[in-house]
Amino acid sequence: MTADRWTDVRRRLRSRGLRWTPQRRIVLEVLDDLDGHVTGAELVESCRAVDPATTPSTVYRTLDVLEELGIVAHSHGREGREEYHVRPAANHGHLRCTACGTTWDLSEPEVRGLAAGLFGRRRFEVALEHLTVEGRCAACRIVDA
Amino acid sequence: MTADRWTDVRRRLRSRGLRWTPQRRIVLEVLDDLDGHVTGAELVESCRAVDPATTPSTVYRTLDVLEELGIVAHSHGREGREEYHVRPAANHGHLRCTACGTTWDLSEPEVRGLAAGLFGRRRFEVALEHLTVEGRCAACRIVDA
DNA sequence: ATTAATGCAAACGGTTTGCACTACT
DNA sequence: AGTAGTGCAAACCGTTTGCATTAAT
Repeated sequence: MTADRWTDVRRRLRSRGLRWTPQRRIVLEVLDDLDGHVTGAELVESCRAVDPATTPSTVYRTLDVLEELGIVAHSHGREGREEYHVRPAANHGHLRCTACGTTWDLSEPEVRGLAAGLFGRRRFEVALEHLTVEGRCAACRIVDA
Repeated sequence: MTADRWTDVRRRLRSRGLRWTPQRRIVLEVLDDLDGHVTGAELVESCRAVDPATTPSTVYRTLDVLEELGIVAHSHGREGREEYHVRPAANHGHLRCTACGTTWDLSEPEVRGLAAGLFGRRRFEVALEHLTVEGRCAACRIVDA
């Protein structure tokens, strides 16, 4: 059990000659807390709550490097904007209700049929981490009659 | 067989007290020619080829009204940008190769399994017209070894 | 004649960039 | 000491808005 959740990240940065800075730590911690589905602008906002001096450029640049290292990933969010999240052990897609905006994770088994079909018929390899399925959730279907 | 492909659109606009203008006609014709998957900015560009006087505001406002009438629809495109297309008779999703950018239509039967599963398990109703599945196509999978 | 639609120019919001300065290593 | 990273301010791009003018009905 390590004292710091991010020691591994720090090591990966260093091994590439990159650096572990307070700003990067804040971005990563905030992003992790938010538990995914956050746009760049929202992340800037949330980071300011922790450190009011947070700058957009730093946040976006941090997202870039962390994404390059595979620590952060993005998926397609509402209004066609990118949404970032700390990359989980297993890839997953997203299910979003267009009415209430709630999102759920979509696990590999749930998409296996679709992926298998597309691969079989078209030799197309689905990128689960970029899959966002939109529609209306159970609750909203009831509300809207 | 009508002389003009858009007489019906014209009628639908008029019935709501809206108007059929040369600009709207250009937007619709160009959008139809481009056969879907066009961002707003690209559409402005293409319209300028037909009429150099084309203005962004007019194009975007036209997309809004035509979408409200159900004549135009948008889906999630590359870089998380919205892509517009003239709405076809049958709803369809999209399949995009992230490597070469090519997109294919995804018909209802191809997604039926996924939709049925999500509805059965989660009572979630998939909006096919907003579904974009990303991944790598057969050709790009071969190229990348 | 009425009023919807246009064109312009300006504003907007999110993101990116150049550059001098700071600070991790 | 060396160089990656920061912060600022300005640029950028796609999109939206207010307003006076034009034109479809």
